[in-house]
Amino acid sequence: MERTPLGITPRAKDYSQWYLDVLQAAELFDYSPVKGCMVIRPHGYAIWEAMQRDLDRRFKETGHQNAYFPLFIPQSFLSREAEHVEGFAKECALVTHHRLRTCEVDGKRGVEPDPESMLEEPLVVRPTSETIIWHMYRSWIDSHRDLPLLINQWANIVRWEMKTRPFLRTTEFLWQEGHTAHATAEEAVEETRRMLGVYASFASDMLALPTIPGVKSASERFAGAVDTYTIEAMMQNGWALQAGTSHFLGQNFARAFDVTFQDTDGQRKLVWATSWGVSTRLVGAVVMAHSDDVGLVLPPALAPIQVVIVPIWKGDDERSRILSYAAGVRDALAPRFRVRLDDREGFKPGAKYFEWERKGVPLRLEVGPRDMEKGSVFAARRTGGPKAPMALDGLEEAVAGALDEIRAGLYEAAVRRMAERTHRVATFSEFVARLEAEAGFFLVPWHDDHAEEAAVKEETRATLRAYPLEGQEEARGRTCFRTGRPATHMAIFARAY
RNA sequence: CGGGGCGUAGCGCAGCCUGGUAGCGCGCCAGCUUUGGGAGCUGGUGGUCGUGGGUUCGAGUCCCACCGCCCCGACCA
Repeated sequence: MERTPLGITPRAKDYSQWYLDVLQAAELFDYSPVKGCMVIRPHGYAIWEAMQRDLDRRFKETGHQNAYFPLFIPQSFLSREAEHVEGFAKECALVTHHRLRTCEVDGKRGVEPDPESMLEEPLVVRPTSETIIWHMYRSWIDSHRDLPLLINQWANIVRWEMKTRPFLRTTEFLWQEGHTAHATAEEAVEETRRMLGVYASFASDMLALPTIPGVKSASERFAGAVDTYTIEAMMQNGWALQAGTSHFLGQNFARAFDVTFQDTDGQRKLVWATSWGVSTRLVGAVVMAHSDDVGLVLPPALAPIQVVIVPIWKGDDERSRILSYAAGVRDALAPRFRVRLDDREGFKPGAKYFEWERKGVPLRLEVGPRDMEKGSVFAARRTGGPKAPMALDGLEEAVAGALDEIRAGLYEAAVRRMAERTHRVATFSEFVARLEAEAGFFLVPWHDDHAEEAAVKEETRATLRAYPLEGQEEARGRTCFRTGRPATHMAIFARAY
């Protein structure tokens, strides 16, 4: 495999390998001894923490509280909601014993489950928490005064996937799941859409990632939901990636777990539900959306290190003067930015540049004798463009401005890419002809039909990503790009992660 | 689970055909010299050659079995 000297396969050569190389080169993750699982390394976890901080603030601002529900769910809970079982049964991990005992394995000391410790009822490792949460909601909700109930939890979950990819799809992953209960359907739908909006603005502000909000077709819908909303993002290779989902659950879980409230009219009624989540998949999304052949590129808001200062000196005397000057620069920026002074010895400046570029630091300030004389620093952006001096006087504002521009540049590039690679086609043959060479979103008039949707997937490996919330009126009077029947929706089809 | 590939130092690999002292590059450690785009020299550290069995005076190399990983097809945020 051809690689750059950094050990990163170029995107054009092999996009999947490029992605894996960038993750490793930036030290975001490492392989785990358990197939399908991953270790999130400090530099990767810091990105997730930045996402958590910002999302958590947005959840609190919209009235939600955090709580924590158990990792283990009684097996019987999963069977309570018919669609839900159907959707998750095939990918659940089970705990069946609570004790090991020592034994002989090939003459060596080993361990095995103690048959005496078999659980009466196996425990499911949560693939999502609707069932255990709605079990609890039954006892917490009695009156309309208990509603709405707006709870979020940060947790890990396990879904036994066949094909995994670091961050984008792993057996265990980290996420947040919001679970809300409401007195009316209208209010629940409003909540579902509000949280989709929170995700969309989060993606735009923090990830510099434009997304298309939409509704999933029946076959892509969350198991147990009435409606599943999504924000779909586009990666650099034109593939779609679901960046967040929000579900209107109707009364399905309230019915399954018998959760009712007494309304103002004295009647007992089933409550209405939503759930919504984003996961560590977003770390992968950001990497795939913005990085390049040199390595990681991060929007400044997510960067564990936003500004790195690289000192340059000749000789011991100059070294100490430069280092103290550079420390001053660091101290001036530290209150407002995540800044690092790279004062390691034994590395030439160029080696440091490459390292921090690989790790996605948005802004590098080079500090050498010439800069010190002029009372400035020499600034280089990870996203390219000419290097330029920044005066110490007003440095904080200059850095803030540069970081804002970097975010804006990333966002604009992603918007442009999505616009250029969203194709409007009217016929299936045109779709097939262009899918391979012009991978992207294909916006088409579509007659909603489960079997036809499955057939398209089978024939083209492209899936129906969403019915975009915007622009549905375009479908009126048009015919389905595949069957020629009257179109019911405008749909986006794409290859997807 | 079907098809293909691969297991030798932290990483990338050679050695296997044709059995005979386990090697190379990078990294890592120490010292000296270096520092405006990947530093140089010197010295050093690091291995149950995936596991188990067999053949042999002798196995990384040959034979058998097993295990694991990666890629491609059956699930999904």
